[in-house]
Amino acid sequence: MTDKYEQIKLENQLCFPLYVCAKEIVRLYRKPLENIGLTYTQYIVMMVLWEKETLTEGELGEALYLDSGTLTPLLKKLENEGLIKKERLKSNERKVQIILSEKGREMKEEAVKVPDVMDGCVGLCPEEGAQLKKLLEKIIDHMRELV
Amino acid sequence: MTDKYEQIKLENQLCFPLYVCAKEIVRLYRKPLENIGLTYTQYIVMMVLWEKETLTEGELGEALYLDSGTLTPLLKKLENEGLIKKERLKSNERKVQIILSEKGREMKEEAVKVPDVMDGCVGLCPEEGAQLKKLLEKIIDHMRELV
DNA sequence: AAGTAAATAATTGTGTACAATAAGATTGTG
DNA sequence: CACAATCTTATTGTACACAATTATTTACTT
Repeated sequence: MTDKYEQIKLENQLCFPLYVCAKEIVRLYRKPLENIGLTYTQYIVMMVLWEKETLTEGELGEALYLDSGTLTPLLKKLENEGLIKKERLKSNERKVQIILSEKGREMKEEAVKVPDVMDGCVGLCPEEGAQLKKLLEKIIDHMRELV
Repeated sequence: MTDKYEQIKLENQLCFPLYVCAKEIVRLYRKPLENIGLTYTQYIVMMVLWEKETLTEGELGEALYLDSGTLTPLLKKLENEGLIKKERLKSNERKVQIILSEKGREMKEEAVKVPDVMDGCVGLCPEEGAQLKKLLEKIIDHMRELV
C-alpha cells in the first residue's frame, strides 16, 4: 500500500510544475519585453488596452485577476512612461478610467513581434497547446466558483 | 485573413492562463499553509527536505528552479523558525548544507493534511490532472534545453 | 607556488503579488 | 436629510523572484 507521505512528495504535486512552468515562461518573456520596455505584468495590462482602448481599474483587475495593491503602483508607472492616462470617472468619482495614450498605441507595433520570439520556446505542437489551454481554463473557471 | 494583432490578444495567449492558474492556486494554498506556518515557497522547500533530509543550497535551487537571491533569505527565515539548520560543508566551504531539524520533521505530520484540503479545488478528474501534469513537464523539459 | 578562472552563496535593487486597512464617494434606508 | 452600508481605489507590510554584482573558496594552469 502507498504510504501516507506519498502525496506530499514534490513529484506527485500538480501545483509545482504549474508554478515552475508559469515562472519560467514569464522569465523567458523578460528579454523580448525588455526590448520594448515592459515587464510581463505591464505587458498583459497593455494587451487589454490595445484591445479595449479604455476601461476602469476595477475592470482591468477583473480581467487580469489582479487587485489594486498590484495595479495601482503599476498603472502609476505606465502613466509616468506616458503609455496610459488615468482619470477619475465624472459619473462616479470612485472609479478610475485607464486610457491608452497615443504613445501606448504606437507600442503595439513593436509588441506584435513578441509572440513570434516566444513561439517555439514552449515546445508543444498546436494540438497540445490547445489542450493545455483548455485544461487551464477549466481550472480557472472552477476556482472562480469557489469564491 | 487574420489580422496581425490577433496573436497579441489576451485570449489567444497560452502564457496568460498559465500565469493566472499558477497564481490563483498558490493563493488558495495560502490559508491551509498559514495554519501550519508556511508560505508556498517555504512549503516546497520543506517538501524536498522531508524527502531528502539534507542537501546543499545549490541542489535545492536546482530542484525548485530558484536562485540564491530567493533561497538565501528564505532559508534564513526557516532557520530562525528552527525548521532547518545550515552548515558550511567541511569538504567544500563554498557550499552550504541544508539539514532538516527535528522540529521540521515533526511539521511533516501537519503537512500531510494540506493536499487533502487542496484536493477538489482544481476541479479536474484524475485523468485530466495527469494529462495536464504531463504537458507541463514537457514544457519544462523543453525550456531546460534552451539554456 | 602564483595567479587566474570557476564555483557558490550572499547582497542589492527593481518589480510584482496579495492581505489588511484606510480614505473617499455613492447608495440605500429610516 | 442623516447616516450607515457599500463600493472603489490607494496605502502599508510581508514575501517572493530574479538580474547583476560581490565575496569567498576551490580548481586549474603554467
